[in-house]
Amino acid sequence: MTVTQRTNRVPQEERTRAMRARLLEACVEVLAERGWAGTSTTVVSQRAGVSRGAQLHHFPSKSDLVVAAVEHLTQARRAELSAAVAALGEGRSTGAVLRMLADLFTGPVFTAALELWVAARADDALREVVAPFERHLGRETHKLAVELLGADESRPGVRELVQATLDLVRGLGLAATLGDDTARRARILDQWALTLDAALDAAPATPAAPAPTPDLQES
Amino acid sequence: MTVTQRTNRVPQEERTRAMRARLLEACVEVLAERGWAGTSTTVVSQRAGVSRGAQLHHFPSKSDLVVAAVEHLTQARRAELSAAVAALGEGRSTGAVLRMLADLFTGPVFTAALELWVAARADDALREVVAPFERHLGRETHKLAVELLGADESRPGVRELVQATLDLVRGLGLAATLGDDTARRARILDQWALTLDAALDAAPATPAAPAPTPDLQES
DNA sequence: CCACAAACAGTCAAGCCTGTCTTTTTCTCC
DNA sequence: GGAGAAAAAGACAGGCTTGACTGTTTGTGG
Repeated sequence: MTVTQRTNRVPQEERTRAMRARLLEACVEVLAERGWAGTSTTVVSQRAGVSRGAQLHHFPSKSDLVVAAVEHLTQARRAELSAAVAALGEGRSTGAVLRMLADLFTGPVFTAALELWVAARADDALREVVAPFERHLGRETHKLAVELLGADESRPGVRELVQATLDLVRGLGLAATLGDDTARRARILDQWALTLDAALDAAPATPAAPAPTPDLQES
Repeated sequence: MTVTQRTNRVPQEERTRAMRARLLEACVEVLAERGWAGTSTTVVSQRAGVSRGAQLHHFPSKSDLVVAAVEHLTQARRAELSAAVAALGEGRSTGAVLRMLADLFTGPVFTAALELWVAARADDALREVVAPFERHLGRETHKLAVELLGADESRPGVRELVQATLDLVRGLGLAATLGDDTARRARILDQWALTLDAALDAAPATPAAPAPTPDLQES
């Protein structure tokens, strides 16, 4: 640890980390602003204020950059989620939790993730990278939602209702990308909160007759 | 009607229509298979079996092609919806309706629409075209869902529940693009069918206390 | 049958994107 | 301080995409 030099007080390992972070940050921003098709390496390097040469030094190919950006973005989403939970405090009404989730799924960070998500569908290599991260984060989010909503997953159907809630906010987030949905979304969430509350702590959602129609291919 | 010529039995107006249709069809297919970023005019013309010259004759710019494809795709979605409703027949259990909707929002036609949807977010011109069509189709789908579910929209909250259902299947459709969700989706839908039934025809979803938390910015 | 226009075919240039390469600067260790 | 490596900068080539442009075929009306 006895560092001899006094001219450079910043070890360049630190600077390297910072430059990589700037590039990843810029990549996410560009993704959110211009979409996947508009995210060229040139634009990202310009946005990051990094020369193209330096960029290609740290990320030899675009794939390397994107893969790292996926990881970075996942971390960002995790952090955002934690922050939002902390901001919730203790007044965790169902409505407040739902609004929090919906806010998360309407912000620029989700938007960037959405772009990657959709792009990954047609790109095998990208999908291999995105899918695992999304699975992990999805599980974490689910766990957190269960906790925040005070749901008892041992009851039949409760787990599915929480999943449905998360898929709903995903759908709402998607709908919000075209045009401003805020008012409509708020109404839907309010109603969903009522229904969810009733379904969660009232009856165990009619344990009898799990599948009324027998025409189902999947097991 | 007294057509004098006997050599050409197909008026080229018909052929023009057919060629345009082939191009639009190909555009939608490519959109679903390769995504927005992979949809180049060259690929579309090849896919349609149409020379690039002919393509540029019918659609002078890529924008012209895409705009027409949006319209075409909307029509296709409408047709698919009608067909699915017809296939449902009279046995319209809530579960069956939900499965039908989810199938629609998991198929290639929806996928193509999803690509356009997401691409439109970062492209002002495209958004201006996509948004109105989506609004119209959205309203039609909502109306149809209300009818199929036998929902009484005069009751408070019912409208929002139907909207939530559609947003939910949108979210499920999005989730299905990465990896195969079929089993999970089926479970979620089954549970939601139960909950929705209970919420729709049981109580009017607690008409008192519409918003338990007063900390709401939006009106 | 001819003239004219629409439909069709394909080439070409300009621009962008990616990734390789060379050169220059900066850091680090001896 | 100097040698060597890592980092940074930027030029360059190859490929792809778009749309303009020219030439060719086909259909239609006189």
